[in-house]
Amino acid sequence: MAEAAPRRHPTLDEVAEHAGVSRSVASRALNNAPHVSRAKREAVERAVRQLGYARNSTARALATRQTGAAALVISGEDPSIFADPFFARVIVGASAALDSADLHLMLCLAASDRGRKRVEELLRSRGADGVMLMALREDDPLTRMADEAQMPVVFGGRPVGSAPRWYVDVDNVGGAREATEHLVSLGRRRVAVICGRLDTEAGRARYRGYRDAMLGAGLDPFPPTEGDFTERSGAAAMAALLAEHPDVDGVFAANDNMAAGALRIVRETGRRVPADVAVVGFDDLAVAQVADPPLTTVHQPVEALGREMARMLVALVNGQDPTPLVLPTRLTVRASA
Amino acid sequence: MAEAAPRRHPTLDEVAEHAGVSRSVASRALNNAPHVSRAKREAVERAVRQLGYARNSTARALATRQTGAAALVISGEDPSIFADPFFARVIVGASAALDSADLHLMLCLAASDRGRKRVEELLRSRGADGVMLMALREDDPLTRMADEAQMPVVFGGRPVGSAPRWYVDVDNVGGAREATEHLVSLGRRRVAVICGRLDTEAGRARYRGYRDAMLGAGLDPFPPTEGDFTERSGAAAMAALLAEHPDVDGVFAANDNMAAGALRIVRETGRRVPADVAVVGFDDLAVAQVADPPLTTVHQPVEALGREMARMLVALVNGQDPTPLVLPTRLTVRASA
DNA sequence: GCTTCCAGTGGGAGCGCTCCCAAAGCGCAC
DNA sequence: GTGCGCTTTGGGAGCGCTCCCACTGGAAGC
Repeated sequence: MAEAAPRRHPTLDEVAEHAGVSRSVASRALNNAPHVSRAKREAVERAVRQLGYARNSTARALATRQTGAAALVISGEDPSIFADPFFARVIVGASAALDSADLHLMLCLAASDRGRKRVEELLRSRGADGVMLMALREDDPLTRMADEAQMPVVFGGRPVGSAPRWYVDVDNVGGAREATEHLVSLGRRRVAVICGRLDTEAGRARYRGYRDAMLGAGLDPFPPTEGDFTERSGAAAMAALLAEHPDVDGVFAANDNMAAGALRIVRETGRRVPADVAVVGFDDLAVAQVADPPLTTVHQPVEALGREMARMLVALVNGQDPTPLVLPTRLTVRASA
Repeated sequence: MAEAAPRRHPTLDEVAEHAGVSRSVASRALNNAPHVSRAKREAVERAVRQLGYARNSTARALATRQTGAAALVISGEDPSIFADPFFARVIVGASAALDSADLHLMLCLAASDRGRKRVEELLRSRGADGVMLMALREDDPLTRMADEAQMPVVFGGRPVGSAPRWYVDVDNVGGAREATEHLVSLGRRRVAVICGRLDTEAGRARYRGYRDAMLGAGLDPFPPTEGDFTERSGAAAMAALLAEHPDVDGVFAANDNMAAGALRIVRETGRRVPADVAVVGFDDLAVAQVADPPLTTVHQPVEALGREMARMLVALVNGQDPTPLVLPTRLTVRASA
């Protein structure tokens, strides 16, 4: 009865011997496969308990050619990109979906040459059953690696200038358009834009959405003022904007972090939000609610993004052929606009 | 010359044959091991290139009994705990350290029974070479799993009521004491506290630090008002506090999220920060700088925490016996106190 | 009575790598 | 010429699992 902690891990052979059955039967019993009599099944279960057996996942992986793991690769020039709580939410969603498919999550921050090299090694050496790829920039070396990867690849957000076979994205254009239209509907006429990085598809798509809405309303779109999705860059962009166009009365920022930075600058220059300048963000992360005033923003289903990526990957691993997905966004109106 | 994409992955045997050497020599050449002549080494390299060979990491893992991966397990009752940007920073640090040891990172969000079961399975089936464990609560089932794990375990923060053999922690008591002393030095006398969860060691230690400082200054410590480290819970705690003690003139919150919530309530009840109520947080994450007013807070070296955990784990995997580590904290004074 | 079928069983051949060890090759001192 | 010690080489035995396949025996069908 006592589950003695074994010095060395018992193998399936030892379990089989202890239970008085063959290795095949023991294996089948362990995997809940058919063709095992009730008696032997119970004998195996008993032996497992008594020996404290736990199957060696590596050996199993070698025999089945399945690692039981999926990788989430987040690209970027430096690791701080990952500090964006956006990714944490994606991971929560992905993790849940992988859990129910019994896959482990490997997280790869491909933010240095070394990191990218290790991702490549992982892909080539089949250290995972599939990959989810995020935050690719223009000419990202990971794009090539993905092409050559001998395993399923799902993109989170589309890479710049190419439509991969499998991806999950959010409706960036539609969200940005709706945000801008909201500002216009509030009577704002000099609506500026703080873009995200224009070497990412999300950055470009959100600018397109803004531009479409402005043109649609018969207004002049501002040229892009580019930030890098950080609070600091949003503040800098807002400062530059106000210096050149002191009469701006509305701003669409391509994410909440930058919107928060913009808010700070608007306040610091003595203007009121939303009375003097109305601000809309994008993401609807925690910062939007904490901001002062709380941020009107485009809600995107971040956890669902992660979940759907993982689901799509699981489908691929199981030999299915899922179709790409674009998740809807939704304007959430708070005090800032 | 052409690196034809192989339908089936070539094996080391095929590489060896193609290079006209034995499998052993090919293996040695690939691993940069000695006892390989220059000529054969080059022949192997050529064959690798021509066949587009990539070693199968699973087979290697089976033979070497090393998976090449380390797991980071984050415990919690529900997955949203992971949304705290704190963990993202830990991961950035850990990931960098693991990268230089050529270990992959497996991320496990053990927030459900299913998740915990899978962690247990991972530990027992040797799906990783070692584990880092974080955010354990009192009587956390993961504590037992860690005891029984047949692999190195490093704790991030100490678990409640026990000192594991290997851990990395931050000086929670010292930081909280310094924060409280700062409030006292500003002339505040009715300094309340918004605790973190008291079933975590960090929550308890920070309350102890607060208490020590109050008693040391000859002041009456408040009893704990408990939050759960979220903005919302900080707001609720602050509201409760002000209802019962309208004359509070200082608050130490056990993390920045809760401090931000407190700030919001203080503002909403028409009080000024810091004039009427001074507020100090703990963590020094991004939210501290974005808060209005910017938060005086206890800075803790979050990325270093992750990095040192990973380093300690690498040392353990390599058969060394590192010593536990407590990282220093430092008060960062901004506008809120 | 015979064949037919199928659940149940165990042997054996992998999966693709590492690493031990015996053997071969070779220079050099005696 | 012999012996010693070194590097280099390749064969083979694992690592611990899955899965194919051949075999058994009892129930069902004729």
